[in-house]
Amino acid sequence: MSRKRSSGLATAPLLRRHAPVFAALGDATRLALMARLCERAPCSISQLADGSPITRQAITKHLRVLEGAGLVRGEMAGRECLFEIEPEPLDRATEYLELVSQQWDAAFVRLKNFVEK
Amino acid sequence: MSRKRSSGLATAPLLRRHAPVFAALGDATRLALMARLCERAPCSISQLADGSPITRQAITKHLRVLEGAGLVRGEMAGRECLFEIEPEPLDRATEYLELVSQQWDAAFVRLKNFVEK
DNA sequence: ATTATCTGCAACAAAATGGTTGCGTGTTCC
DNA sequence: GGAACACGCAACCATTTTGTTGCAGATAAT
Repeated sequence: MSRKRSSGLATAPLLRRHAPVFAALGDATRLALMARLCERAPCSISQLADGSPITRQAITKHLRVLEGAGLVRGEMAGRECLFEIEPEPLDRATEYLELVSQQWDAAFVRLKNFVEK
Repeated sequence: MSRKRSSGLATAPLLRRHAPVFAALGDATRLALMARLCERAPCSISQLADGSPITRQAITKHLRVLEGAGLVRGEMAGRECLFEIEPEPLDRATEYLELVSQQWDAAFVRLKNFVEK
């Protein structure tokens, strides 16, 4: 049968796909931007920078990081740049986390059975 | 009624809880560690460092980061330190991502209705 | 036309990150 | 007891990240 023992969650392609997404989400400022963007649809950079303690340029950089991870998409509209959430990579990331969690649950059950044997 | 407009995904406590978890997952090496740990239950540091191109000390640092985010728990057993996945923060992170995604879907529908009105 | 906004670019500083090497200590095995 | 193994600690280095300031260009408003 030659069944694969591993479920292959640690393959290089998967890691390279998902790690940058998590890295982009792994900053309070950027996570806040995502949260704000998912509540009120397209927002300009200045709008997003408005209530913030940090500079507009810093916000811009964070937005570029999110955009680099594909989590967000910005489009020029006149003199302002409107940003929206891109839901797909978010869903992929969620799937991956669920997979890890399920995998661990299964391993845990196997371990428990082994110990209690 | 004074209904809250915002769903409150961007509150400081939520951000401070989840950002470190995503940050911990936001590195290919650490994500690989998580994947390996969810496949084969408790692993020592040396075991985890074995097939790796980087040093045992580097692996140790990464494990400490994961531990700091609560994603993993290490326990000394004799001369080796055995690590296990801690599933709870993983589930919390998944929930948060799902919430953001749902929130965005809802906002998107509202936006579409508004435009097509 | 002028002024006020919104953005981009570049240079820079400070701090965090990812990794190394070297050494010391406790534990297991023979 | 001695060798081999697994780990922790500390110093150190290179790179990336996070944030700043200053300035210039395009667009909108009056």
